[in-house]
Amino acid sequence: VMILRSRFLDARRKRRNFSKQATEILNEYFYSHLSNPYPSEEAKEELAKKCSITVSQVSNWFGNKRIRYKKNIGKFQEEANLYAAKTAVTAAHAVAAAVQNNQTNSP
Amino acid sequence: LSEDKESSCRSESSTPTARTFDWMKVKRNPPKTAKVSELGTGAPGGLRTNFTTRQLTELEKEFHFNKYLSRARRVEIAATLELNETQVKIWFQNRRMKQKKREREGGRVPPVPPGCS
DNA sequence: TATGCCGATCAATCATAGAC
DNA sequence: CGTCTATGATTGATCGGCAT
Repeated sequence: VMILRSRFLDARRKRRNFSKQATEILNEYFYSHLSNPYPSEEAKEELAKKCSITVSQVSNWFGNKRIRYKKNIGKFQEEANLYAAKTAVTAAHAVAAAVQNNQTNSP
Repeated sequence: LSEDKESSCRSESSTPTARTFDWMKVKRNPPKTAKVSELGTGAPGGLRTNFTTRQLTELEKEFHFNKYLSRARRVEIAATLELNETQVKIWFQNRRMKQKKREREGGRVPPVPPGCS
């Protein structure tokens, strides 16, 4: 028995889930870049700031997300569609705002 | 600033998402550690070796002395801890990255958790 | 051409938070 | 409260690129 697996009781591994908002931001980026979910260092820093977490945590999140996503794509289908729709709505709003702004400024 | 280039996918039935991109197909070659020479007992190479506390303690001690290893020292340590030179080399490699990571985001908000307010 | 290192990532696993 | 799942972190090892 290797009950001696005592990992020194990693005091730091007192994990705390990220806020729902942070997860929202991360998932939005992930699914809107599903063809290549590898944020650059700059993108990671930006995400870290928006999510109020560290760059390493952003890296961990994407690392885990990528591995778990490809491990069982079907399990994330619903989530993928959810964020795809959200992104579409956001884009639509942006276009609508742009159009309105254009009409307002070009009489 | 142009990315997204469908690298390879076929099935496109219901939604615009759910396509299989190359990054999802990436497969790493299994670890080549533990030569297939000492078989006999069936040494299944391709397993993530679990370092013992003794090995980790020794490696850590050596790291504090030298961040980088000389060939000679590496051979010595590998023999003492019963590890490959490659494993020792990689351990130091990873250890240096870990060190750098800690220095980079070390001073974070430590004084706050207690009690609070 | 071979070897070491870096930076990023993978992949398996640990330990806990949360769902039921 | 105990069991099962979701998830953040850790880490031995791989991959591509660069240097010697």
